[in-house]
Amino acid sequence: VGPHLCNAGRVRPLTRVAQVVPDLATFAVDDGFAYRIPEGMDVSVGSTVRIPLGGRRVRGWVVDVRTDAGAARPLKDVMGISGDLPVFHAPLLRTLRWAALHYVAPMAALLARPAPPNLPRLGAAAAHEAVPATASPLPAVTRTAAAGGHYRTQYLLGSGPWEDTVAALMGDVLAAGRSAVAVFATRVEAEAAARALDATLGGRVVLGTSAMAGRDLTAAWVRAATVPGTLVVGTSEVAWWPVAGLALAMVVEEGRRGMKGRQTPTVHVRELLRRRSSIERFPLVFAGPVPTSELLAAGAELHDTPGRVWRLTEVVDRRQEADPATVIGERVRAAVRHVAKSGAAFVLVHRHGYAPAFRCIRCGTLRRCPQCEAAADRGPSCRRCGTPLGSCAGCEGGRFAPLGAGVGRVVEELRRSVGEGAGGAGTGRPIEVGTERDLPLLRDRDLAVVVDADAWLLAPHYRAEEEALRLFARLAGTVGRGSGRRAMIQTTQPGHRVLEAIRSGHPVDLMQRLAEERLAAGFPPAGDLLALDVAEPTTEADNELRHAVADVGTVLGPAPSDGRSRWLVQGRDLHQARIRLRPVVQRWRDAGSRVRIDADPIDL
DNA sequence: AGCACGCCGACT
DNA sequence: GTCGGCGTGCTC
Repeated sequence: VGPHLCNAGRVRPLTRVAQVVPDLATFAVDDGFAYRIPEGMDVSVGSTVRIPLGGRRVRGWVVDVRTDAGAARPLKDVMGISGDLPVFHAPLLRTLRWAALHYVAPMAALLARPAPPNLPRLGAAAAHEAVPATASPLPAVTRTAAAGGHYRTQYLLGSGPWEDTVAALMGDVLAAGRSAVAVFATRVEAEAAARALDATLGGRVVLGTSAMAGRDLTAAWVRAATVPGTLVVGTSEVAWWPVAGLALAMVVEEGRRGMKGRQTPTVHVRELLRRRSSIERFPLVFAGPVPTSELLAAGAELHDTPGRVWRLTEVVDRRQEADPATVIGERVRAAVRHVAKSGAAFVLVHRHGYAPAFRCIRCGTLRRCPQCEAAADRGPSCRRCGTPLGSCAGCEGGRFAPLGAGVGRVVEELRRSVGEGAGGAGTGRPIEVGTERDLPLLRDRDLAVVVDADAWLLAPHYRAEEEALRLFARLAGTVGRGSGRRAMIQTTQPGHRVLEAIRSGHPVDLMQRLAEERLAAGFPPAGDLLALDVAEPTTEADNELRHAVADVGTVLGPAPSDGRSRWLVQGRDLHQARIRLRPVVQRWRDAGSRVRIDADPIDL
């Protein structure tokens, strides 16, 4: 028997009503619809339900439960609950609402994110073993988290491996019966960390990565959602999970590509967890060698190390070396020869497709856009603003070559010095040549080499210097402790401020300068940026876009990018633009255009 | 998303 | 007079 209200002798039934957002990728159902909850059905915020909608049955998410006296019109009934557990809770819902607005995505696209791949089913409860006592690198943070409090966002500077830091930071939190999350940029790093942590924190570690089978991932999710005192280790998806008793979150290397979704909604783990941390009131700790300017702008408290953040790095001026036709200069070749006898080296080369810079084959001038100064590829127009590029600004030449050499060429050249001692990444040779893809898990090298730093220093986007600093620091971080071990970076610009920072072993001074320059230029994080990538746009699209954001943002474009049109919306604060874009984007999609919206794009 | 509805042409 | 093609718009 449900709740009743006595009113002047008559009994008027109160209806329990659920507000449900259908699982439809459209802005039109963002507010959800009201359904009657039948007697005895246990519905709460976050419940996955079946609802009748427009003559069929669809999945939906409960975003509110209330009691109504006599509805204006008779409501349809919730048909049933799917799964044994709600997939989000009220505070997490607040973060999801923020994300729907910020990333200009339908609510349903966000509501689906915290849920496991299969419907959650309750199984046998897991028992926890005792946690060994640990000394936290941030004792105040650990103490506060263990007590369920909130703390200012922290950044731990260092080069990893991070397993011991995670264990030391989280141990007392788990011992206090609360849970924690640690997010890594790639699957292999998360797996390695989970393995290492499981040894010290016996049985409390739960792994969650996109590479796992649906049933395993669902089982991990259920444990995280039901058993407090669990440490959840994984890739970006675990940042969405409704972890039971969540009291502390950590993100390792938030500047890496894997931290941001590629498809709409292009959510960044850093921003997602910053929101969750402030709404759900738990401390948030970042770690890595180089914080992003976004994180600095957000006011994270930095913890520098007394020594160098990464190992000793030597910058080699390629212009001083004898033979300009070779890719590896004499100094690096000598170091490689030495290591090949009894050590292990990694040689980092640039890879095509990763926004390389191009220079004129005849005179060597770097190709830049005459309009916006962005470095350009060999195509006919600017990737950033669409301006036609034409021939070389220095000599009118028309042929351009990418900076940097591929893996094959570098291996070939190294073999002339060390024979079979050199090979591609994963071949197990003493000298391995690879790209950024091969860096995860690489550690304890005797030598690490950047073949051509210029390829990154001159990359065609506004974050080039920051990204170069982060990459070189990561590479130097793969060098193990011990005398004689070092990183070497070849360049034609040895005085470049990024390389000076790399030499110094500390990132903070340069990062602060870069953040100030962004502020002056109005680029993120100082300004707000949205990229719209539209396949088969309607002829009216440009007009509609400009009209919609006329007084709240500046529109650049459209620039063609492989068959699609790309607009940039720029402004100090695009909150209004985001709201106004929703119906516009819906119209485009209804008309058959495929629209990808990238909020806070990082590759421009 | 997917279903109803409505407008229009084709066929009984 | 009825059936079914697909373009629009709405879904508690």
